[in-house]
Amino acid sequence: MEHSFDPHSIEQPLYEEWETANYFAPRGDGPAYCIVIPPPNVTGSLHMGHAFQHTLMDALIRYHRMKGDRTLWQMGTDHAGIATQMLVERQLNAEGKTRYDIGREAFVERVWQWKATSGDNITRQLRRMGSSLDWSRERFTMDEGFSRAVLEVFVRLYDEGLIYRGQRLVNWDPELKTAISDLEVENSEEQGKLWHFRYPLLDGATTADGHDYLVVATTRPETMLGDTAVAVHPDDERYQGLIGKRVRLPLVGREIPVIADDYVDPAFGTGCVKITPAHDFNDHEVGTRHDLPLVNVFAEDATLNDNAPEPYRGLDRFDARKRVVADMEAQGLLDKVEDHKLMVPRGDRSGAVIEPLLTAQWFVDIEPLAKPAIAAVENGDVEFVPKQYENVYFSWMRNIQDWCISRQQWWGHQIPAWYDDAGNVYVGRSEAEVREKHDLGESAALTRDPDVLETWFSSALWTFATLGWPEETPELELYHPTDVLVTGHDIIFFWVARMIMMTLKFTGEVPFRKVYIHGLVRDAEGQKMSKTKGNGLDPLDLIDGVTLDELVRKRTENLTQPQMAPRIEKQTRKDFPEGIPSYGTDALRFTFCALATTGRDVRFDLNRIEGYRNFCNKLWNAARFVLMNCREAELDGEARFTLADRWILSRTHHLLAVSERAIDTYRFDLYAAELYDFAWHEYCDWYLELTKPLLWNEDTDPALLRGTRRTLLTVLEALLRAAHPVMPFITEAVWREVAPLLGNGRPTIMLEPYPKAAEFAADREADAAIEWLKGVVLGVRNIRGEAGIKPRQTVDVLLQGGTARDRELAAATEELVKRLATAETIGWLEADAAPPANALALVGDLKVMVPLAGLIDLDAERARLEKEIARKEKEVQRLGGKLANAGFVSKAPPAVVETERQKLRDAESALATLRQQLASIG
RNA sequence: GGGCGCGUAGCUCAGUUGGUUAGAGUGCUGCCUUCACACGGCAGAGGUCGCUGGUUCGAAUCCAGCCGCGCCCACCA
Repeated sequence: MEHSFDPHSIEQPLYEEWETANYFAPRGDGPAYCIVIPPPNVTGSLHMGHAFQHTLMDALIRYHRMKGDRTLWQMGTDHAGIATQMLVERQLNAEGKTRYDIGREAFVERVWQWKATSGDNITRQLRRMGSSLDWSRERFTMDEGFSRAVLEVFVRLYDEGLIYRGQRLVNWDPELKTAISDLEVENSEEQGKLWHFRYPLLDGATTADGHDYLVVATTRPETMLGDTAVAVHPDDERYQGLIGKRVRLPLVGREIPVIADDYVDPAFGTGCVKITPAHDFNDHEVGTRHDLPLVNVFAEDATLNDNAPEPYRGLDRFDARKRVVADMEAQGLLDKVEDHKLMVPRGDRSGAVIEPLLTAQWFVDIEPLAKPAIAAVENGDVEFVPKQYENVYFSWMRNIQDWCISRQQWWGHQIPAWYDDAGNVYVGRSEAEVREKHDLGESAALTRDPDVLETWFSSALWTFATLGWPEETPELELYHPTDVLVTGHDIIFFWVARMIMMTLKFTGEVPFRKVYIHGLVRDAEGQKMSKTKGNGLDPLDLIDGVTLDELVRKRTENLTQPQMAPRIEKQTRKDFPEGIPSYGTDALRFTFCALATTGRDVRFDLNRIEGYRNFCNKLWNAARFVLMNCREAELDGEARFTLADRWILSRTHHLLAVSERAIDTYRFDLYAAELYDFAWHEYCDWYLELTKPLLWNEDTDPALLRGTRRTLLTVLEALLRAAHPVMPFITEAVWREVAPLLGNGRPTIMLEPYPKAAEFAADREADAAIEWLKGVVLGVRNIRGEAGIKPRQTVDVLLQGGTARDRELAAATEELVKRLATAETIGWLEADAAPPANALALVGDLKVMVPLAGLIDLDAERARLEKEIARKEKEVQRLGGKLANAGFVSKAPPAVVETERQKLRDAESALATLRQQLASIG
């Protein structure tokens, strides 16, 4: 083995070997265990969120595979309608063309080509993460079978009346020229203005304060061209006389009524609201209640259409706004302008300001689907981890709105609806089916609906359609419902809720029994990672390393806001002056596990991954030590085990019990911490050190040597298996060296059983003995460290006092203590003997002394003792106070009180000894 | 406006059902290039657990209020 761990030399060959050998496929006849991958965008690339998510999923998958479950990690990718279409359109634009120039068919063909050339990017990257996905079963949301499932679902829902087409006010993205769903609208607070306009009253009417006009306030002046009423609150005294009167809409000239509606808040602005039913969701409702006409003044791209007066036609909405304000002002109708903060709706993909627009769209009547989906979580068929996300789910589901599923896009599943010349709509699995079902002759002209379904409509079918639905496949029978969905809280509504609804509807089963919600990955400052901010990290750069210049290049190229580049470059050079070193996949995965605390966002800190890279190296070197001490050795034959052997076996029992519980409860952080602590601070720091005196002593009993060597190997081998789910590569590489020495010739750790705590004996006696030994060793080391005794300078140790048990343990561990404390001799003093001048440590009642003999600086020793005495005094004081409290003694459980009493006695005794010691050295 | 989460060592985070001296990693200080590992070893310093009050024999932990930060939902022009 190499001197230090080099992830590059092992990772890719091992992965290729696993994949070629088909180890990722389900096997055996154990209980089924299945996770479906949240399908990444087929043309996307791996980001930190993926890397995090896949680490957790792969850990679960590998763990269950090792436990003998028939384990399937279902692979697949998503066509990501809008995102992918935008990308390809941008490429076209770069060539000076638009999608309309080349037409629908050619455009879709081009997207398929793009998928063919770049679709393996993400899958290649997933392999680099070590993800043990079953590639042989890979699916795509637009593959033939999946598309059939989508079609089937649409047709069945339509036939049941749960999908309908309607003319509705929807969220319209004027840049992408498509409808989007409520969820795809992001509201952000922005600084705007509130314009106050005067609308002249007709028929000589006047307001209570004598004006011949009403003042309305608006944040969207341009929409006034579509106003069809002015509303006031029915109880508003100021306007009682005006309800039912009319005003003349300026610039347009239309006469519109003054109406009364509860919607108006009399305390806001003037208490008068202009009503534009075609361009505002609230106004639309008001309009419906009052039977107002709808005047739509916007075209699809949000320029003004012919319903607007001539001067405004063709203007962009923001230009129209300026023009309207200017014209109003010119006519003396601009009352005033105020600064005003408002929530601006923007499309989550385009960033364009969303326009409520009246169009014909397809909707899912969602409430009938939502009800059983709510019940499934209420009754525990689906459980969220952490639990509080269930409230998020419930609150959305209980107020759910009909779902707009049609998109005016080309890349996606085209809606299976056809129209005849009369505008009648026919829905079916194909044009032929439609013709047959509705008895339409060959000659009847049918036109297919040009729209596609939004991506989440198809991904909602993910768990069951990937397993073969609508066919009744064996996979569906075996693996569905899947066991757990691992995903981020940002897509609970988009995806999780819709999967639960659709899956219950079409399979009668929940899609998964558990939903593990992980946090979002943020940068070290807690900022969301984004291309725009230039603060993103590429998981592959953490694995392989990247130079500073390369990192700057990646962060600043193809920016949507190129003006940000200098700032991003500056920050990057500051944050990563040396670029990023290569940490390897195992270190990255270990970091994600260690940071995966429940439901909390992850701040990705380079210091953490560096620490875990070091951990990998530690493990690697521990293995080197074990191998070089066991390889040539005879292991068969009688074996005897030392206290140290029994202790590390006992600690292994503890490790396995704790880590298994941690994984089973999705506490990946505790799992990682337990592995780390055991491997480094128990196995390496103590056990390996404890074996050295035996291994390197030619006189050691061969049976003891065999016991030690077997224990070294057995524990290491179990540790490797225990750690394999989180760090697959290094454990595999090392395991292949270690396992053969134990007579295990099988090819891969991946398919070995996960180690069980029961296979290692808990041993309280050995635990106590080694704890005692640690106490003595640490006592001497503390003296040495504080006194500045050089590491290679040996000391003599004298023991005094203590119990018979102390004597036994001292005898049993003498050689070990000598080595670990760098002691030349260990001797005993009778209880009444006067010790030489010494530095003192206490282990219970046992005095551990290092004779000064010119070694130790008296001042340093005095300082050390004073520190220790101060500490004990504080303890005595605290415990004394506690026990002097009558309430504590009478009300606390007797066992607790007794423990505290014992602690006080110990502390007092130690304090006395230490004080005496201080006095003795003057 | 409603809901949720967070605030513990310089930094990133653990801390089960209230009960040893509140822990880890990283960073920091001192010593050590000893035969697994300097991506290392040994020793050490470092915290009023956001604030205030309450419950309790006992609170980082439970309750209330407040302060600060973040997120989600919501139709106020």
